[in-house]
Amino acid sequence: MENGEWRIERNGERGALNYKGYKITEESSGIFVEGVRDFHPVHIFECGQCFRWIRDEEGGYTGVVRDKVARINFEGDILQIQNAIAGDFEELWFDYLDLGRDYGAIKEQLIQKDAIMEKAIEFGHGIRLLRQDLWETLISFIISSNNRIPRIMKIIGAIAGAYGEELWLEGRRYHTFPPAGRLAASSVEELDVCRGGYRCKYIINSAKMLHSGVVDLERLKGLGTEEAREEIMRLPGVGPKVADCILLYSGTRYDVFPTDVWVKRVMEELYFKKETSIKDIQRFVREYFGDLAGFAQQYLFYYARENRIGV
DNA sequence: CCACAGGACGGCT
DNA sequence: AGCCGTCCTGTG
Repeated sequence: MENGEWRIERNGERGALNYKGYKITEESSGIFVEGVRDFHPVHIFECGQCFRWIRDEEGGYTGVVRDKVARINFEGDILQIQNAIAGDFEELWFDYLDLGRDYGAIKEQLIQKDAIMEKAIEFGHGIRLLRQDLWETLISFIISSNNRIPRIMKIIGAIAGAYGEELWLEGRRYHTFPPAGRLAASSVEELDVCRGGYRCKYIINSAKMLHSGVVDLERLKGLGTEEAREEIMRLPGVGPKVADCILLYSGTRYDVFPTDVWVKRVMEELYFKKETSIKDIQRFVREYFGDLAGFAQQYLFYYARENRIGV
């Protein structure tokens, strides 16, 4: 089925549509997407790649993507996206949730590598790499440096609250993430209310460099991995680790292996059995996992963190 | 009061 | 190229 080719089958109140192999049913509360495999909200939203999805008591996740706020549930092979219409699925959610990729095939390849990967994949079988907005991912991971997840979420939420547009869902207020121009027009002093500390000046200066065109994020997609890394590392607050996170979690490059202190310890414990430099780890994974390095990193990291390996 | 956290930066050798 | 002190804030 080609992009945008919808087959509408109306049955009474419901409208069932097909989009790229998924069956979509639209209701007043939102949409249901049938035929979704390799998907587990906990694995996806709590594997460290995103900071704007909040879990509720019923196990649903509510978050803001671009100019939409939605709530996601999953059961069996049915994905429920509340506060979304069928058009949003084609425009936004299909791409954001990376539903065009066969994670079954990726897992099959990685499982063949070794018993470590097999175990990690069994544990995080429902992980998917979200294709997040490049600009928001950039700022998110500048904030992530020397920081823990709860605080990262708090700072990003504060930035959205101070600079973003209001969105409402079930009587609750949410905010979009502001565009680069909005932060470029601000100041370090103003941004300071978000409690980002010394990262605030990195954020403002990066926003200014992007807004003035000194660095062009659009250009990244046409570059090779090494060139793309070097390009975003020109931005203040972006070092090697943050650069790899930005490229991977925005869906720009998948042959990167973000190596923080956790991943380093995990690789040392599971693969090397001795202290190993980040450089040597990168050399190894590039050769060993190749184009699937980014996916392998995500399965390994989630497995290790949840099982407290490398502590 | 102090150590430390899912890094980057700048100054040093 | 590698090593190390410092950086803002929150938590223990």
